Amino acid sequence: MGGRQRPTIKTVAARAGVGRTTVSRVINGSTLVSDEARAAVLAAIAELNYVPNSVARGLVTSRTNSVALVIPESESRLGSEPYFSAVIRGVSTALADTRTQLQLMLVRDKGEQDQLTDSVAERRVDGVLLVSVHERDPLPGLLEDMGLPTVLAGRRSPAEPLSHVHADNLGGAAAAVRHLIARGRTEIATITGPLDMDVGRTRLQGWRDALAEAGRAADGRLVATGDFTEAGGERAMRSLLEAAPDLDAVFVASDVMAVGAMAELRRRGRRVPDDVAVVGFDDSFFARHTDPPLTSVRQPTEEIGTTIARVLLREIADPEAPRQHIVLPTSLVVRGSS
Amino acid sequence: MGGRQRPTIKTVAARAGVGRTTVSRVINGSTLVSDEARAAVLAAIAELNYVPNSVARGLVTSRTNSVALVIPESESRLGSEPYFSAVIRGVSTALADTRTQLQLMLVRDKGEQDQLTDSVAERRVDGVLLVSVHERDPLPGLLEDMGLPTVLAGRRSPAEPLSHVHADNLGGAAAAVRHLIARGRTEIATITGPLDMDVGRTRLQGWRDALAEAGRAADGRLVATGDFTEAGGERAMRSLLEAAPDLDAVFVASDVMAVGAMAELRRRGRRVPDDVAVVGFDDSFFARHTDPPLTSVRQPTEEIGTTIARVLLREIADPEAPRQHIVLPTSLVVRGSS
DNA sequence: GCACTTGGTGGGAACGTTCCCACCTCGCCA
DNA sequence: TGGCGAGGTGGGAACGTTCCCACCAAGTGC
Repeated sequence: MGGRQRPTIKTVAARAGVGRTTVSRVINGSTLVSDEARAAVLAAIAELNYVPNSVARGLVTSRTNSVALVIPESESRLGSEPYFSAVIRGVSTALADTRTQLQLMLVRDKGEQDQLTDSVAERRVDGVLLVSVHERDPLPGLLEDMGLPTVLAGRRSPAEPLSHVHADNLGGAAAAVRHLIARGRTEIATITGPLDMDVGRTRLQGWRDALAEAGRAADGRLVATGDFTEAGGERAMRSLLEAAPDLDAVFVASDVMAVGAMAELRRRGRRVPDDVAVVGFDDSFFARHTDPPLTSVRQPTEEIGTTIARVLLREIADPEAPRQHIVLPTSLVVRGSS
Repeated sequence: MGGRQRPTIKTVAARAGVGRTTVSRVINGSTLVSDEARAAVLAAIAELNYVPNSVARGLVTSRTNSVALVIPESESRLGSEPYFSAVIRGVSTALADTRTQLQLMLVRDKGEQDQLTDSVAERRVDGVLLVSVHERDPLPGLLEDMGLPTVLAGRRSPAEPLSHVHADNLGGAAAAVRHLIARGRTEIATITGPLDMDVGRTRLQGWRDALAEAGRAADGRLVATGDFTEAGGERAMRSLLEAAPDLDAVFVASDVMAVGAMAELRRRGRRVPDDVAVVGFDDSFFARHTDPPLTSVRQPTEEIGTTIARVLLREIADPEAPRQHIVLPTSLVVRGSS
């Protein structure tokens, strides 16, 4: 029992004693339906437990009511990197109200990327959200060419033509460095993110700006490049200590790298914050629990998620709408490490 | 330029000088096609840059090649709880090979749950993965009634009829407690997960079993219930310290709660591990970075993800296949906290 | 030389919607 | 009384596939 055949719009029409079109109108909220007809249809729908088949609808409307969220897993950080989880949560929140489905695509390598563009070409999504884009990422361009609404969390460069949303990386980084200066630190190093990413370059620029502001030179010995991983943070810290043994502070472009850096400092016998002050970026939930608790630049990660989703929905609804560029504020959360 | 009209199977057929059906056969890898016809079709596909419309295909095959992964966000833990991220990663890995799309659904409240069952009824997914199920969760039963292939990470009870995959919670918990006993601890408390979840009850039972094994009584004063959150861990630790001030060890059913518990212990002036040894569960990536580093029961979270996905794919392919029940091994990772 | 298989092929129908258009029935105005 | 707009309605066509079936040609066995 139970199963039977799923009712279709025809079944409902027959039951309600009206035509297919009228049922469709009721479902889609058209006003051109008499009250009696509407009531009859609604009753039939309830009795039959009818749910419209969205695949059939999608075929004729060529809308799927779903969007893709693409996360590069090559940077294998979902899991150790709370940033992505928070973005996912934000996106999901913004989508929940609109009955739009979320397709999650973790892209590992080249092959999967092809699969991704295929899957987009197959018309399985109405739009795409891209997280963590690199400067020479081919994907945003491809999507743009396909005419598919696309919104980025982050940007390829300051000249990004696509709609995008990101935190105030420049201001956040500068605030971190100003804080270190105010604490009396004199040799302030930095561990950057990947320099083929705008976020990496911009946070580095923030470090430079704050130093310049204070009339200090940005010494090349004080810069090491990381890759947003813990191991990368350790490596970068090691090379900084070699190049500039007298450093007394580090601004690290992510909390995960900061954790690696602190581990390396401990290994080398440097105390945090006594010998070396450390400031991270992200204000991940674990920043409160490191030893010592990590000072960090807070960025509204979840809000980045809700915002890209909303911008995308808007762009899907009106493809002619002008591209948007939204910057969200950061704030410094001071803890024991600085 | 560029855009034009998307080619359909008809366009391809015309270009290749064959019928629609032959094109379809080539696409779907049927052997009943002559080599010439196949070559012509393949050439036409390449020239026209044709990609089949999966929505149209889905309408006739009533398959969508996508599965839903449902995560209760009411327990708002994606983000602070790496478990979910790892499961997502595993699921995505297993799905990547099969061109199956992943629909992520974070379910907050009752309303969204209705939306979920609707969206399933709308035939938007071929199967469902459920994570973190509670004893009286209505969802698994609903899905079962709808005849939709469903696989759980975890289970509602030991008698779970649906296919499910989980870690050896009983053995893992017992190993943790045995370890504490071996360390000479005598008053071993536990902070449990929610007791309306099998995972909560089973880890508690593991604690009991190990104590019984050692000829010790499982004193009710030594049990406090948590909710898998950090704040819950703090609360539980506080009530344990009140009820049993002489405790010298705690087995905590999750790392996140263990972090809370350790914070509370520090606040009360108890040293870890000198005064109180702490063991967590999950071996989250941050366990290495707590102060002191946290001893924890490792569970193969990502593998749980790949496994539920594989079981689900199997069940979609063959709905008559017997339900599976898979238990994955755990192991104890000893660090400074015990 | 005839029936009978077997590999290969293509057209019609179906999947369950929405959209376009034609139509019907009012009430209103000249 | 006749024309006309407007509210309400329903049937046909279309969306782009796959599946069923009919068909055709070239063998194969008697």
